[in-house]
Amino acid sequence: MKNRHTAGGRTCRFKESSMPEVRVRFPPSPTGYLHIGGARTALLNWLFAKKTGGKLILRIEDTDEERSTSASIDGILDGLTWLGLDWDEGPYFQSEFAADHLRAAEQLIQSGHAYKCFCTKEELESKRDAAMTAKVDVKYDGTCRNLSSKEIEAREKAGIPSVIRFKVEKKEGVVGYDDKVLGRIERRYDDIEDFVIVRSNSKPLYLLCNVVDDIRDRITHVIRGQDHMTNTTRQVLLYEALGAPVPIFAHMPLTLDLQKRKISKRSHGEIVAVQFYRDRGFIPWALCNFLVLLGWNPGDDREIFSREELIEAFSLERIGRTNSIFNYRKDDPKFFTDPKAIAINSHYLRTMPIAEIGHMVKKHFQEQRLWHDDYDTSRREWFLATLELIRERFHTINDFSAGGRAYFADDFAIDPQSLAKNILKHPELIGWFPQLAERFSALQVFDKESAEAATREMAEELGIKPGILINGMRTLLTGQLAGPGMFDVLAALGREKVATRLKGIYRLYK
RNA sequence: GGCCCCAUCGUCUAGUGGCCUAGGACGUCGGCCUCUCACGCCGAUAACAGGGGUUCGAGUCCCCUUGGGGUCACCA
Repeated sequence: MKNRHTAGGRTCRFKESSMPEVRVRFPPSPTGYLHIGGARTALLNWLFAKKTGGKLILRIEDTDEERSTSASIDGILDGLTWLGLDWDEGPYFQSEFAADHLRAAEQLIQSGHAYKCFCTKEELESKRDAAMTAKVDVKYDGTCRNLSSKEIEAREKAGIPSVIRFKVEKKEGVVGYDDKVLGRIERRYDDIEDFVIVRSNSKPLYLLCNVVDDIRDRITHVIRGQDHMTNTTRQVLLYEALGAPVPIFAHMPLTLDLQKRKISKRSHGEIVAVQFYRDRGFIPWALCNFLVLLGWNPGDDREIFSREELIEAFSLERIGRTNSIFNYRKDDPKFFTDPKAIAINSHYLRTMPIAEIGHMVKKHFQEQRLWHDDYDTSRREWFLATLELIRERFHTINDFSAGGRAYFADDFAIDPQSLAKNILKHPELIGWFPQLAERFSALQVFDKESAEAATREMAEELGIKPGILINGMRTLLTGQLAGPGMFDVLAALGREKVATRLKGIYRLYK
């Protein structure tokens, strides 16, 4: 670990005490959905803002018009909102500040930090291809770097289009910055080519826009992925040429797939979109909790954090340096996403206050047309008690309408394995269950204890193991092979429903 | 190929020279519990990429090799 904790260097020009308010930003480009990598970036920025009492600015980098539709912007906003990551300013739209970007480019030309370049795209591409195949460094050769004003004028008169390039000083030495997670990062001036900052159609490029916007938004800390590292050295040059203070950078490690490829919707599908997790019944905070653990840890053994705990524990210095792997196997029959993500979600599912679970289930049930308004009023107690009863073996909110369907509706499916094992193997049940229903009906009160007593009594009279009756009921009444203690289930279902279903046993043999 | 970054169990990770015969979590496999399954609890499995240094002592510092990743656009 080198220089990791050194505060020196040009990136730190403020004393702690006079440190201005922390301002961080999340600048997604509109892609129609929030990528989990983006969500993780947003989360760390959000945490840092909360931790320091600073501000999080949301800025949509929409300078690529093609993909900047309002729907694709909403996709990003929806994802952030669902995760509970709120922002203090914005969303700002980069496209609205084109004048700022161009003014900055003009300023750079005036100050001799940039120049017009008339090389054509085709020329450059062929040079680049040649360099690539020759396996030598691919850099702009500086053809237009020292054009005289006369030469420039002549070309402009001739109508030759030009781009604006940043003029990297030809000198020995390095540009560098002190990265909060990586330590001192340096790159030789000589290794940096004169990069384009404005296109020939006068549209400014990301490298410039990003810096100009960050200066205007008074961003103090840039927390982003390591894939931006080569941008950073060039951007430091831009800050300096523009006479602006350089923010503090923190480059977080990337998240890759099992083959160590970048995860993308193109190659991995919906699994990379935050929306997928919402649709699959994830608890928003559980996803955040999982995501933050990819490349960060508190330094002790804790892994589950409330919001407040995470904010308290968070620090840039504890962000790791190694890329992590999103442990997901396509078509895994057991885990539809990273097993740890599911484990964390399950943990929240069984430990959160039941009323909060109830709230999420309500939303889900409304979508599934399983909701009844009296679950909020007269049957609220029953509703929550039932959720409490069944949540322990569930992994997502969606499980309440799938495996838990029998508690809330009659159109539940019977698990074939369960059917074979607990029902078809014991054809006598076709006679026994209606009889058991009668016994239940005759009970003074129908509750866990009385139902158990009646069941065991009958089993004893028949000379069979109680399990035959119990497991048969589990299949018939819940459709499941496994579940909560059966007498709790009976109580939750209620006498009528139990009796009706027991009498309908014959249907399973057809 | 140039430049930059990285390297501990299958996965997420702890580890800042002696507390490491390397800890935790997820997963996996056993066991207890039990009407089933789960939870819970108990136990097991499994890692310092390789080679040189430095040091009394190295997972921890240095160098090399290997491996992986990022990036090299008039995308963001």
